[in-house]
Amino acid sequence: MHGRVRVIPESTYDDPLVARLDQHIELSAADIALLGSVIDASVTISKRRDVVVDGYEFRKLYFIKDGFAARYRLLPNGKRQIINLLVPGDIIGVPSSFLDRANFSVTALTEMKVQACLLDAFVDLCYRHPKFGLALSWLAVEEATNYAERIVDIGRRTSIERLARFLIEMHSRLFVSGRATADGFDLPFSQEVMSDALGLSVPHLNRMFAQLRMDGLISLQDRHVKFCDIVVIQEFTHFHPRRLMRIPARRKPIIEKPEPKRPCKVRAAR
Amino acid sequence: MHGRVRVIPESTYDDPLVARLDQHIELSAADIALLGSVIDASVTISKRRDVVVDGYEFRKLYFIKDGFAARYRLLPNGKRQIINLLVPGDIIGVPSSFLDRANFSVTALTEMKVQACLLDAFVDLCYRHPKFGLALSWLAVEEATNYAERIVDIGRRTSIERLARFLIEMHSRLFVSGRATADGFDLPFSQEVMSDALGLSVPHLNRMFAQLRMDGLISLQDRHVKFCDIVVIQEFTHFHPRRLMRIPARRKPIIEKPEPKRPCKVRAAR
DNA sequence: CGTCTCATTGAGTTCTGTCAATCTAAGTGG
DNA sequence: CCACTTAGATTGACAGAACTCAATGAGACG
Repeated sequence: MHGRVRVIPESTYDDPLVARLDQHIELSAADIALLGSVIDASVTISKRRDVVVDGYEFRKLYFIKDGFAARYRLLPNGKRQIINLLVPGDIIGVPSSFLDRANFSVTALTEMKVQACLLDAFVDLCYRHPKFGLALSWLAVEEATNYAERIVDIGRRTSIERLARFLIEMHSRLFVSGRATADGFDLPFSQEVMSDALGLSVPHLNRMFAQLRMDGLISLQDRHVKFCDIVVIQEFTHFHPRRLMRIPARRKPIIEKPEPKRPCKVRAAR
Repeated sequence: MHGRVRVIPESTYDDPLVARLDQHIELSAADIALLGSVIDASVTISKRRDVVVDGYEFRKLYFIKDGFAARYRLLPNGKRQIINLLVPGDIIGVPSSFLDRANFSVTALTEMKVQACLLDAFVDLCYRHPKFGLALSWLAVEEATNYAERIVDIGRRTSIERLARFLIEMHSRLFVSGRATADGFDLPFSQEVMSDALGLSVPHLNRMFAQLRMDGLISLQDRHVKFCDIVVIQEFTHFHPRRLMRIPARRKPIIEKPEPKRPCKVRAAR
């Protein structure tokens, strides 16, 4: 593909699972070994393949090493809404794997490479090592937070703001894994995909792209997005990313089981 | 208020935290006692009070015993998007408490009664008893799932479908805590609140209400919603709730540390 | 050289928001 | 008890946003 930029910084872990959890909690060498033990296999998924299918059970976690995917719902009227787009470092299986039957599908937009583990194996690990249960909570909270942002975007922002924010956000996400430069990146998605993510029609999305160019905010050439002035567009979109707190370390485990504590005051109330 | 129905079934726990976790995992008497020990206090919040404020740190979990709230974001242009509406049994603090600074506000739409605990205390409990870490994960996943449904609603459903689905969903949520009858319920929300939740304007929401009545799907009188035929409206909205799986029980804890396992195949790949 | 996917553009229509006015019920203070 | 205020629901007229349908390009690929 023309213009593809791919700068993998040396600091990036080769292991997407470890890299992701490392953002939330301290991981010792022993922890990393434990994580390795629950990883089942390295799997390659071909383009256009549905990894998770709405209505069917899925009980795995896939940590994306390479490639792109979309979590989506297909409606009876044929329309599609993409919940979110998945890039390297993201996880397939949260929240799908936690439901009796998945309520969304996940489809590979490109060929993908993932690390796979069984949900049961991960849950088992959480029982043995509570820090991983907390890490899982943090991952799920992160997912919820991202979805909430999308609700605000689609519900109350103009279509051009939505698109501009989408581009800024995608740039920031791709930059983390070295798939973007300081002021631009190659869009891995077609306009159809983006319009389904933003709740717009393809022609309208296209017009909004044209307008962003007209307004001198971006340039676009063969799917390569370049921000003319990244500060200007950040202000235009009111882009203020919020970060999750890190998981508090375990307090000194006082012998093993003190449990004297004060009684629950709540029962008395009411 | 006219027509208010309030039937609390005997099976409902008085303790919203226990009731909520019980949906996801087996709780022994000892577990329930543990939960009691992390509850700090029973708190009353007055109407219109902002419990969580966008941009400020919040590090608590509030389990709603009574009353209604809205999680929302206010945009620079003055528009408001409600992420979700909170009813008794819901939790304030997921995801807000997990961020450096909250990225949404939560406001009390009515006077509320909540059980409060500090996030640190709950995290500490998770370290000591891993099942609660898993329970926390499940709560966060549930939150993410609900948000995802809202994305689909706002992104790709017509305004009348959105409203109809909102009513059906709210009925089902209120029914759980005995705040609805088999075919109707009292709406605890103004049309302004509902329009901000559904990403519509107040006049348009009002027109959609009128149309639902015209179409003979609901009747509405002093905020009391009655479904003329609940099956018909369920089909109209394609309402198919999906449930979370229950958290798998711990497997027999094999001595303590076997960890022989096979080595991680992933490292080899690539 | 077809075929396919994807991007782009135009014309017309529908949906939905904005603005403004009216109406009702519920308080509130005198 | 009444005039006044306020919150919320309702309605109408109008403008603008966004969709649908349809056609045209442009590049990739076999």
